[in-house]
Amino acid sequence: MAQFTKKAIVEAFLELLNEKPLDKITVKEIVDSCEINRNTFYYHFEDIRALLTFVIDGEVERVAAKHADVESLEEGFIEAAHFALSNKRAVYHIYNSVSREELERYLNSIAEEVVRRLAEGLKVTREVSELDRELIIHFYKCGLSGMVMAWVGEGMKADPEQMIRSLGKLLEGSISAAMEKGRQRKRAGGKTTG
Amino acid sequence: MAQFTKKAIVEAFLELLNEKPLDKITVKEIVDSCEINRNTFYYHFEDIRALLTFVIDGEVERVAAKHADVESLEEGFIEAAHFALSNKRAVYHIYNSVSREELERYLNSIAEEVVRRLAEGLKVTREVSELDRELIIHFYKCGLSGMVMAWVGEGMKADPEQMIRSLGKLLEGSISAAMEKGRQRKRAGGKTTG
DNA sequence: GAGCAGTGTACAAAATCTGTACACCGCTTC
DNA sequence: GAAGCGGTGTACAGATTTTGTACACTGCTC
Repeated sequence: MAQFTKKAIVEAFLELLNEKPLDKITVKEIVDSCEINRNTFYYHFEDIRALLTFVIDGEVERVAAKHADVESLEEGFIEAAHFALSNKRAVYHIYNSVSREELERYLNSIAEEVVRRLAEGLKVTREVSELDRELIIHFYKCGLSGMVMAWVGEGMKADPEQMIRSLGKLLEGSISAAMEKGRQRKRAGGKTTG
Repeated sequence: MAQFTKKAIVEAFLELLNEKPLDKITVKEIVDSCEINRNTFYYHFEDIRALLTFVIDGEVERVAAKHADVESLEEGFIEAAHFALSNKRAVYHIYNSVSREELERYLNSIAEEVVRRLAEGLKVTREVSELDRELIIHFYKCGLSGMVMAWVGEGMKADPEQMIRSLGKLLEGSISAAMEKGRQRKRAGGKTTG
């Protein structure tokens, strides 16, 4: 497909997002900074909000893909921390100009994908019921995105490396516990798939 | 104009040039690595050699532009050294698979542009005759590219920073001398422009 | 000599990008 | 409060770019 222009728009947008909040960014600026016609922008995106959605979905995919073949939760979340750090200003500017719902949607998608793939990677799927797995994923997803929301809200002061390292360890323990619980239920004759 | 595809081809090419010599790189590889149709490559370039030429000319422009507003020869050449370092493998792979003429053309273009712009920047143009200026530029151009040829040929062992720092000092001295010579000739009644 | 992987070319169709034009909105300024 | 300004969003025709398909050719290998 080779949509280089679309990529260029996204890059220019992220670039601008590093400089200023979302609501100060105009289509004209984006279009000027990658030297394309304004209509070309509208050919690819309905408006700036559509672009934001696209970027968010893209980032979700990018981050999640990084974790697809990861060895441990800890390692996975440290990777995620690196991502957050590298996009610090952009995340901050989105946070400050977009509704909380929008940011939560962003963080939830990332968290969901990451947790889901990690869960698969750790083969938890075979050890707990489908229902339990969904609940666990949901719990971690909300926990993770909530934590990040708080972290951004407090000006990203805490060291994300350390923060997420701790969380990673915690999650690893929890998942082990869930697995153990799953095994116990299996021994007791419970159904393992929904 | 927004020729993002062309840029992508160039980038993929430089990427591959960091991995392997020019004559091991196929159009197919380039095309695959940026996920475009093979015909799209031929739409932009006649063949790989045309791509190389384009890349060389582009690099020349890029490097030269960096030196357009430079304060001293020394500073300019240290910039050039950084460039050489950052493209070390690519230059090496070109060196090892392309004719000496091709590499010399590359180095000569860069050297010529750099020296010419530096000469202008230093306002030498007003102090020596047009003929002298061309000769001086030619001399430095050959000296610089010859030096780099030798350096690459010897496996890029010497530290280019140091090497070029010395050369820069030497050149600065020479140009000062040429300027002085120009002034003397002017005083003696010689023509200053050809 | 057949099979394979790559090159280079041709052409039509599809996708993308641009120029131009218009209606609309919010803001400033006279 | 009307005019001017800068930005948005839409429409459409035409230009440019990209793709798919096909074919002839080369060099290599088995």
